[in-house]
Amino acid sequence: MDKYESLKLENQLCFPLYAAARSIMKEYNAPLGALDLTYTQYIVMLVLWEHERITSKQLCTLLYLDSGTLTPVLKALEKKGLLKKARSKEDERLLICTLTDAGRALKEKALAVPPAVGQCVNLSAEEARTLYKLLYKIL
Amino acid sequence: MDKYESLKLENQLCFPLYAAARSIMKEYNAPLGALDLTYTQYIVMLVLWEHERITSKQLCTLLYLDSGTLTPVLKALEKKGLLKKARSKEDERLLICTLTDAGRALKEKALAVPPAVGQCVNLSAEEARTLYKLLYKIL
DNA sequence: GATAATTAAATTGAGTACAATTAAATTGTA
DNA sequence: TACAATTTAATTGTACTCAATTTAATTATC
Repeated sequence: MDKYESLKLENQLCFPLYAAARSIMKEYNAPLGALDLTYTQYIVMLVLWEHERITSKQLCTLLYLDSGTLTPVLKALEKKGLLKKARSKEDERLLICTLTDAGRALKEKALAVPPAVGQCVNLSAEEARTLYKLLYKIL
Repeated sequence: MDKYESLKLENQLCFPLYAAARSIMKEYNAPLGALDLTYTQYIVMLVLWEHERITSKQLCTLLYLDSGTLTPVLKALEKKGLLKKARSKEDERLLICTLTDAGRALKEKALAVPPAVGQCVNLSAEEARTLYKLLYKIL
């Protein structure tokens, strides 16, 4: 038995997680290019399409991102006219992001994204469900 | 049935993959800090500890990274004295990375990393194995 | 009510990550 | 042998990602 067995790349769990995440994210490039969005911008829009109005803090929590990452992403989305930023009247510390009409309109185009990506992942529906559950167990 | 069901964050497979990968990578910060390595530098060292000598091209293939990512990482590891870079005599295009004595010595310290991280992932051995298989099916 | 502690964003700095391009070396082919 | 095509690294430019710090607003405590 090799003393260093635990240091072999093939025995790492984090590595395939990291590699698979990047691999699938790359599959989003083509469909998201049609919407002029990056992957990170896309998941912010997913949340906005569900909530219309949400604080930066809540976005951070939902997306497991910190303000250092989110601040420039929100800035870019505002520049594209997809959302508007405003301070809360009740608590001036809070930044509230609101979906604009242009942002809402983009939702229609986005319907093409999941089908385009789904075909690239060669897992059965059953396997995808299992993977999904295990990942949320980690989170 | 909601027309936009496929755009809900909870119905994405890539998102938990992306979030879980980053979440586990963060758990490496503390143990890797003791080795003065980043996660990316660590996985390069994992390969070097297995191979001693390897080309940049092979590293790219094994780690699913491209030269734009790897070049600065190899430069940093060389600066730390953990590896040496040299051009192949047979084919001057190839960059060969060789483990140094200091790099080899670091392997002992690295034995502490997997146990430190393993405790943070709350999956059973069985679940981890299932996850592992599904991830490699994607890759 | 003044002040300490906490909270939310923004900023800074280091390190990826990757598409696209460039430069140099090698290989294939007429 | 010339020369086109391919291959490998490095470079460039854009965009994350996060730790640590800063700033401003709010809450808790005296």
